[in-house]
Amino acid sequence: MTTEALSRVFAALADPTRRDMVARLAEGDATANQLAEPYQMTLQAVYKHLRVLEQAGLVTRPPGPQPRPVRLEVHVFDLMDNWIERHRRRAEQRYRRLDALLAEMSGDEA
Amino acid sequence: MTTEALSRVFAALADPTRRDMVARLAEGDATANQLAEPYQMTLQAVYKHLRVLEQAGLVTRPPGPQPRPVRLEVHVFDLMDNWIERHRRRAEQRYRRLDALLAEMSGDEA
DNA sequence: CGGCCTTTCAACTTTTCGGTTGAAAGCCAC
DNA sequence: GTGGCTTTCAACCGAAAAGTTGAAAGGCCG
Repeated sequence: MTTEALSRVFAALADPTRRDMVARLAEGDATANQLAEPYQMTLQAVYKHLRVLEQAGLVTRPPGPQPRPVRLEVHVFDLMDNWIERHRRRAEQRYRRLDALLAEMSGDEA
Repeated sequence: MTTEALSRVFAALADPTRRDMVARLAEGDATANQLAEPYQMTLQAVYKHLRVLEQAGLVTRPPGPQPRPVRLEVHVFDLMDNWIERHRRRAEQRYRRLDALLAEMSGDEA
């Protein structure tokens, strides 16, 4: 279900800590420890956040040697983009139609 | 704080009912009753959702005669767009740099 | 193998969220 | 001004979220 995926992505980004993690991962991969460093919260809490981001598809953790890197998966942004742009466009179209209608009416008046 | 505003917008859109409301409002204004019609939930619950959308700035309810219309405020989408695009761009830049580096290295090899 | 670092599991607490019920205002029209 | 819509307020409930502690695996290197 796309709608559940969308809910998970939006919910994941609704948390400022997770948003900060994503922002930092946009600059480059990082280990869980590096990610945790700026926050004063347990390492376990950071892993929990990572699991949320992972299940939202925003992040992967490629297998390999022990301190596994966390990698941002940008293509998930497209999901949000699509949703946002679709409705933005629809609403703006409505505005344009309304403007046109108003213009026509004032033209008739003149 | 912009970060709180962002949290509120993302959190508001993390709920499928609220997302559906926004989608329908993109087609045109509606009253609370009209909005509530498709869902089997109390009218009060709908008003609660509207309050969340309102506090996220996604929706306004212009004053006037009693069945007050709910109006979508598209410009709030820009907030999300900015955030998303900024980090998407940064990550994609990284990818490009990485590609260039790899190309350079394989060029050195040849 | 042993030990250390990384990662996960589990249980518990506190808040927040989505929803309900019930009641109270507000406002509009007749 | 009373009656019927719309809107809000308040208290409550169950479930989920964010964080903690404590413990257990997993994996890597000397």
